[in-house]
Amino acid sequence: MIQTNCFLKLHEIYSYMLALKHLRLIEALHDSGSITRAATRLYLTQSALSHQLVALEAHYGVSLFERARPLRLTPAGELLLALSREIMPRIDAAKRDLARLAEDNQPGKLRIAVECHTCYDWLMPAMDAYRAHWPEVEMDLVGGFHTDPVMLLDEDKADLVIVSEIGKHKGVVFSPLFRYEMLALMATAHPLASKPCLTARDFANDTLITYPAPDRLLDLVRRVLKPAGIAPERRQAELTVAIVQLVASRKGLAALPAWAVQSYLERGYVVARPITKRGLWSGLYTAARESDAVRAYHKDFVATLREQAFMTLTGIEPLD
Amino acid sequence: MIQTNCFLKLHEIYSYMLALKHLRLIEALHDSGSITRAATRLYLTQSALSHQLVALEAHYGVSLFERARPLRLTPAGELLLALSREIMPRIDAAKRDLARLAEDNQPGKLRIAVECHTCYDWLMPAMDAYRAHWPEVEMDLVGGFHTDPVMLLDEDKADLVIVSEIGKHKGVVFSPLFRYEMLALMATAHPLASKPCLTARDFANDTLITYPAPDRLLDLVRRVLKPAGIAPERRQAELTVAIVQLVASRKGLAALPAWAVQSYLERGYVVARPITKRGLWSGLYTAARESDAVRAYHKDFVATLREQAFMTLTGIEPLD
DNA sequence: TTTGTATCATGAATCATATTCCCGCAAGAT
DNA sequence: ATCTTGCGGGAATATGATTCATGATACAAA
Repeated sequence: MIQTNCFLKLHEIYSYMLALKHLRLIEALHDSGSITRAATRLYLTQSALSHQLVALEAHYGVSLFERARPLRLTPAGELLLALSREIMPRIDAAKRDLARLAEDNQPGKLRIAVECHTCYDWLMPAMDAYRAHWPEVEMDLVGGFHTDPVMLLDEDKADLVIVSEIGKHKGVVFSPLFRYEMLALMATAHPLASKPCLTARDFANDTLITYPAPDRLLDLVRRVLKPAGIAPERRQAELTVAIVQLVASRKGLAALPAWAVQSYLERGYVVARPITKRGLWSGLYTAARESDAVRAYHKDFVATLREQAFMTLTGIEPLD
Repeated sequence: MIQTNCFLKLHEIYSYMLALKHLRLIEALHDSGSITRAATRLYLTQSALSHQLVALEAHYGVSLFERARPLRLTPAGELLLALSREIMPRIDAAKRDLARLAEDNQPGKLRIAVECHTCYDWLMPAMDAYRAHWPEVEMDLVGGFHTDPVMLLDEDKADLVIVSEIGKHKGVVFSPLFRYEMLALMATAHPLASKPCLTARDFANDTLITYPAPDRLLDLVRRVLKPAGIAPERRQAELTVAIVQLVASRKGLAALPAWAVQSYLERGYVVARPITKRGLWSGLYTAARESDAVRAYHKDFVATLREQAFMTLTGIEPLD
């Protein structure tokens, strides 16, 4: 027998059935177009978001989006999306202000070192976006190739370096950015273009064109050619566009990140093929001194980096 | 031995360490001037808010308010207060819109009945505040005295009644508004004014001036005089101001809510004394049909009622 | 000074809720 | 058909928020 409570529970009015996480959820859902993708973006599982959604929808008795592809928000969903777009920037700004107050306005410093020039492609828009939120943080780029860029942290010559591998350095913390596929580049009429994917052997009889970097940093060499005992003729070029030009001129093959050559492929300058059947995937990480990494301006930079990368680049995947 | 994690936890960026509850907390703290009072206002314990506060302060490494009376917010606290003032109205509005969408825009109806005329004092500002948020809800006042106003609900002549006692009616739910003290009113030079408080006996030799209501609704009669077997001479007046005028003119004594006579006391028209040593406290509740009470527009009205009462009236206490 | 009252802080226990894990189902894609 | 992928939902787990019980502190009154 159900005993109907004779009291109206007023504290429900203050219940947080509509919470900030719900707004982020709607926004991620709208931006990414699927619960699963929204989940990885929010560092949660698909199931978690599914539960959040049904709870929210049940509480207000409305459906928020149509379960069909392409995913479309209902009017109620649009309402929350608009709310989120309006409010979240204010919340985030307040968090930054709070962090600034807490650290007594002592400004941060970000001297950034990159292992490979290609990274500038997405680093620039990210730095621009970041500058808008943290104008007082002094940003600088540390130029040149470095044998071990993580050392730059110890030597206090850089505050954040972008690396392709995580190591175990004392006092240094890493953060995954994204993973991407290395594609083999060849001239449009190249005989290998008929193969769906290339193997180590395919590189044996052609010149390999690379950045001027030690083999340790060239994923193709380190993870594919060297294990197979294949050492093709080599040639170096500083800039991505130069490498692509050499490949198009039939001077040899190259292996570059998919996102770096996307535009050249679209214009048909060269063709690209996966390396090995499953593809050659690499990752990018940030590394920083732990003492810096805990600070808000720093975390926010890494987050911006990730966010901007996913917005700017195509064909990259979440990492870790 | 502590193993320092070599990864930067990025999902902390999306952590809800700054949540809506924190904004409500700051606002309640600022408005009420003490953690304890803020707690009752938010239907939580003092301890809960204290924990929330230290967690928030620890997370950002700032203090939010000075632990001294009068309570004063620090710059960080002011920051959050400003954020709250800006954002919470938008959140609340969105909740209402969501509720409207869910109920397919079928507008609500609020025919309100009150047991005692005095209630209009705080009912009016509350209704005004509510109208701004729910313009489509048709509000009406059900006039006249009623022997059992809860019956008006069954008879579908009212949708919400304000009563001084909760009963057990099928399909009717109650919600506590606030409790208040009934004060004995007397002329400034009245001999009883020398006593710190009045007892039942003190009413025996004077005329008692009341509203034209059945004894059942007059707390002084029902809970003090009748149990003591004291039945003074009686006289009635419709309006609070008229009762006060009669008392000032030495026509007798009266018992009225503290908040109803506050302004007259300040101007020295009459004097007031507690009734019995611990004072005579009464409560006010809303009653409504359960089917109505679950709907958002209705809950919101009750919440507004409470809120406005605490903002408008002095000397009232949370109830239940 | 003492006593009482009110407020806040704090640790432990409890309770509530959010998230994950795991599986089934349905809808394309192969 | 047979995979693959994404979603929903139950049960278990992890995380967290709230309360309870208590002690410390400040202030007012005795």
